[in-house]
Amino acid sequence: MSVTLADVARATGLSASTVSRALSDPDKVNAKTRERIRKAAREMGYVPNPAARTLTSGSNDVIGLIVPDIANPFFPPIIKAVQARATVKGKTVLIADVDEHPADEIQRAQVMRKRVDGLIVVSPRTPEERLQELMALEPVVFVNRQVPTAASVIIDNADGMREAVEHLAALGHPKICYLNGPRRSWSNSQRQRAVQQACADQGVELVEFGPFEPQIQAGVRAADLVSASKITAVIAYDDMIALGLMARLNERGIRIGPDISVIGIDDSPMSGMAYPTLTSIHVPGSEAGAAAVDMVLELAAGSEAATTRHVQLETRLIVRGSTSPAPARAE
Amino acid sequence: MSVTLADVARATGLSASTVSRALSDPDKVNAKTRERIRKAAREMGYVPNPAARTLTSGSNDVIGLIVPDIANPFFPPIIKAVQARATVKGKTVLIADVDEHPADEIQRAQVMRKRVDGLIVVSPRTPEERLQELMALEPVVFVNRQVPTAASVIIDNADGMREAVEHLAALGHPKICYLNGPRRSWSNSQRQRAVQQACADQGVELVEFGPFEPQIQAGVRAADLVSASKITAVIAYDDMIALGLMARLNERGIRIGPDISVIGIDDSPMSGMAYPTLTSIHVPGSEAGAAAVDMVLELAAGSEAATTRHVQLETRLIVRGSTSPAPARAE
DNA sequence: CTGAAAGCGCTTACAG
DNA sequence: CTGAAAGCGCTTACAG
Repeated sequence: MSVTLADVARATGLSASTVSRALSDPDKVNAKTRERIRKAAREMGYVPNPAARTLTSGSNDVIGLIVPDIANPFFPPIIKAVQARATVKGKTVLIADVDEHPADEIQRAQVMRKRVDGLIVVSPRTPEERLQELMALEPVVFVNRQVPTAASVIIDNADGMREAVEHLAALGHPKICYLNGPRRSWSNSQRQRAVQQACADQGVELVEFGPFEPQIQAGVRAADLVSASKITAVIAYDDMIALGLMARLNERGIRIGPDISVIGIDDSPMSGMAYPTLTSIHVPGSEAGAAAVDMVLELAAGSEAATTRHVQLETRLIVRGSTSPAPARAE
Repeated sequence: MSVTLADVARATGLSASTVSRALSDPDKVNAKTRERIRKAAREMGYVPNPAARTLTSGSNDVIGLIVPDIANPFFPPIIKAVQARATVKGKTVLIADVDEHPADEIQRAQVMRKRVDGLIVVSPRTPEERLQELMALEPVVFVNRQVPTAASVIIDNADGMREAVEHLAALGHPKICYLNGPRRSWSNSQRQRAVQQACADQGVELVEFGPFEPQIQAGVRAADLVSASKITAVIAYDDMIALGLMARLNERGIRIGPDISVIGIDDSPMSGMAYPTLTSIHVPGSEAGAAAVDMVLELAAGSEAATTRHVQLETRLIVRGSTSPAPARAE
């Protein structure tokens, strides 16, 4: 039905071998012949059959991407970056959304494996003891989870946290509240450690609440705990929690900014659109996605060096309207 | 490197043909032989090579899905439903996010074409005059856009709109404001027509503002227009606009519910979490995704009947906290 | 019910 | 620089 290499060969009076080379390995063909072939191919609307290519070359030109939940605003920037970077590299992306089911992660990865040249697994929920099954599907790059024996792109929250605590301290807040994320989350343990360290360094008192799920509703719950405890500054595990917190405080007539400062994490699109706009720690999802693509392609190309490489990306504070000087002490 | 059909044939002392049949066309093989083969295949860890399969059978077992923007909350439910339904049918999904660039829609579709058995294009932004280029890549199913000469799954806003207007009328609102979505949006023209019809039928006065982009920020802008005109009930083009509207009205001390009723469209996850919770018209994204998968697979299987079939799905009102009886007349 | 053979559309050593 | 040939791993008429 569609135009094949043989058709182009026939049309140009050359062999299929030459046509193939002219298209995929141009240097091996005489310049004039090459142009003649390319012109004919273009005119005939020739499009290589990827299945045939895969069968002979062993490469799919496809990257597999596994994410826990595309509906969570943390992932779209990563997904978009992976697609953009892959396109630049001439690759297509096969995405799987595993709906937060850890077990599906492994299963979907296995099904994908033969269709892709490598796998990128973002924020894997797979428990430690089964991570081996994912790694067996090499090449695999993990994003947002440190796996010592595998390639990974991780996001270091320390800098952003330090900036957030410094910012609040500079505004005169003597005490900061951190709202913890999910109990078993690798991200939360990292963020928690970072805020503890930063507070210790700055001599700021720290109180913690939680764990909370990364959802608006959880932030709503947190709001009542926070307002009951006369805290003037809060750092939430993520923007979802921060937004829920703000909505509820607003409703209760507590002014975000003047009465209480709030900082989120993720710098999601919502944060610039909330009332007031939300000060948030920017997490470089796009950079992480692009870096992961580069790594997985290197691995697929056989680079030994990349096998256990760990790319570390940094976070930074974006100051917006939800943080203000501490209210005058009412004590 | 990995186990092939030939390996299994050798191990069982049968021919590759028989092994192939036992695995993909079981009825054609003696039950005993079949079980022996399947057992061996399982034990040897045989996984069919999809590229080889595609090359001989002509089918990819992959469906292509093109969406304007995965970060817009309207799309994830559709994407998830497509993936779920495809998985049930033994298919994989190749997703492309075209970042709202109409031109990319066609280009990405063309690149995908040879890797997939059919295409699902959601809310296509491609202008009318170039739609033909997409249709040429058949089988193609359009979701959320009516294309008379192609298969499509469309969402009929009439019922939901009628329910929304009835609801507001029953609450005593004599006049309703509709906030229009993007000027060239097919969805908006449909929604606009539906609200006009419903208001005419109910004898409710209608005023319109807009167009607005489907973004929180646009809702914020709309809020000031609305509050300047003493309107007591608003239906917004989508939840994003409704949420922005609510945030701004809240900020200005206008109480959502008691002072002004607000209805969104999409019933996105945010709507149940806003303050107050947002009454919204539920749009059956999941059903649309599943229906699209079924249609595209029918088309790929050669069904003539499905070629210009139009599946129509209905919307309905979900009443939450943002709608209340009209405030006592202050005139 | 089973097997031998051809073929899907490419790529890639191997000759020349 | 170009071509003939083999082969990638399957499926599928065609015989038997």
